[in-house]
Amino acid sequence: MSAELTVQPKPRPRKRINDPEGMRKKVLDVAEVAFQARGYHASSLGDLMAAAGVSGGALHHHFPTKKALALAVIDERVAAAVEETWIAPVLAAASAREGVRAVFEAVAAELEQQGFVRGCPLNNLAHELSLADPDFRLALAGIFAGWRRAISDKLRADQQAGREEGTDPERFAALAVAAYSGAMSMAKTAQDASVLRDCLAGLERSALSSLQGGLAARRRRRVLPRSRAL
Amino acid sequence: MSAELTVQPKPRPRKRINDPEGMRKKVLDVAEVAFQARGYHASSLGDLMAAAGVSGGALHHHFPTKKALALAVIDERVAAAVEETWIAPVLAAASAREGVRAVFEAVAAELEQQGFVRGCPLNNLAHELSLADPDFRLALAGIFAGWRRAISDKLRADQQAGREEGTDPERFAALAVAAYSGAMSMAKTAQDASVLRDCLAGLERSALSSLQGGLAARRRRRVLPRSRAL
DNA sequence: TTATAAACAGACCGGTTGTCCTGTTTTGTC
DNA sequence: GACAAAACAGGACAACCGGTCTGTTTATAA
Repeated sequence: MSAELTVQPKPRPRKRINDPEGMRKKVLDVAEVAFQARGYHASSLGDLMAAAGVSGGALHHHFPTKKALALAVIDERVAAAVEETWIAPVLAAASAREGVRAVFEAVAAELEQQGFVRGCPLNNLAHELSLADPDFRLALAGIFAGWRRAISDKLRADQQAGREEGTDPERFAALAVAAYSGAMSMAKTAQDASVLRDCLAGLERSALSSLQGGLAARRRRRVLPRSRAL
Repeated sequence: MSAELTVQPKPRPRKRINDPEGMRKKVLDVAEVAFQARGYHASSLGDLMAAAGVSGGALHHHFPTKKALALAVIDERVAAAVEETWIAPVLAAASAREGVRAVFEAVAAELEQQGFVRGCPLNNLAHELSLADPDFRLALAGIFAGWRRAISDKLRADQQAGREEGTDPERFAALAVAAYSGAMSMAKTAQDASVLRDCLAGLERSALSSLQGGLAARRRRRVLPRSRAL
């Protein structure tokens, strides 16, 4: 029963290690999840501090305001999620159409096995914050634009290879992004991912199939690395 | 300069008239606008009371909680907006495809002349509230379901008339609703309604045109009665 | 008229929110 | 080792939120 017990999990205010990058990452991790699951306004900084195990001073040091934190989540996490879930797979696909189809299927499969639909991170925040603040809106609009452009660029590349000559790249990209966003919106509200497959089928039977050999090469590639898209 | 001036706008606490229905409507009017423009969590009851010119007691008398108010907005206003903007025009159209096209064009035209995109009321609330509360989610999911069913029923009627035999009604409806929802999401974020026309064109060139005579009968009917769809 | 409930007014309260502020500790630099 | 800046801790605070409460006025029915 001496004065100091060193094995106690909590009463160990011995040393402290400054890890600014790690702490910043921890906060962003928690904020990313909370903003998507509960939304921006419904997530209090107190909740985030508790969930991340971070003091108010530390939080304020890295993110002076809640808005700054949200902007960081948008710029670093939401944009990365779109990149990882959509842009990279589309670029890696054999064609724009095939890429869109692969992402739809991958996300649908992921949601079905997961049994819970949290919705698209970008759309979730876009709806809540687009009209609330111009900075939010511009940041989110930029991600949408990059998303669409990746698809339209891919289709243009297809066209320069002699394929897809009858398709307008901008319109194709807009429809793909819109169909996905809207399908995720319905899937989230109904808590049922099947609407994603409905939309994909509706697209394939008409918009997405057209010339190509139907459902050729339906390799179920693993497009999503982890449980990221949600 | 006598004691009482009867023309003063405010100092007239003479009489009061109980108008429960009118007061309830006034609150719903304000709440509908505020929930769409700023969202549920960002709209305080104090704001709504001030905007509607209603006392706290009156508000609480008609809507015991904020949730009850939001539920009323969803059931009575959002559902009505979908009915007015989508369901009625589709039912009145010559065919499901024609109805979908007409609504897309009408909303796009309205947004362009209005110069500001507030987004789809249903999708706005769906994103913010679907995961927040089961009651919210169910109410919103029901509206989505009715929306889709109106379109699929219309297409089934077309099929019984010998048209559209190669189209799956459920998939067609899902794609139409998803494309519209997603397009409105992008239009709101970009504050630019042109994406609606992009999506419609993408659908028409492939999904929506198929057999029919292209852009036949492009009468620019006035589908939206007033500035409702936003 | 009178009683009875509905409709409304407005103050009040506990809890929460985001932010700021004052310290303390760690880290990098000369 | 001295020193300044960065990193972090934790409390304080004013504003605000949603809900409740009491009281008054109006409508309804007996």
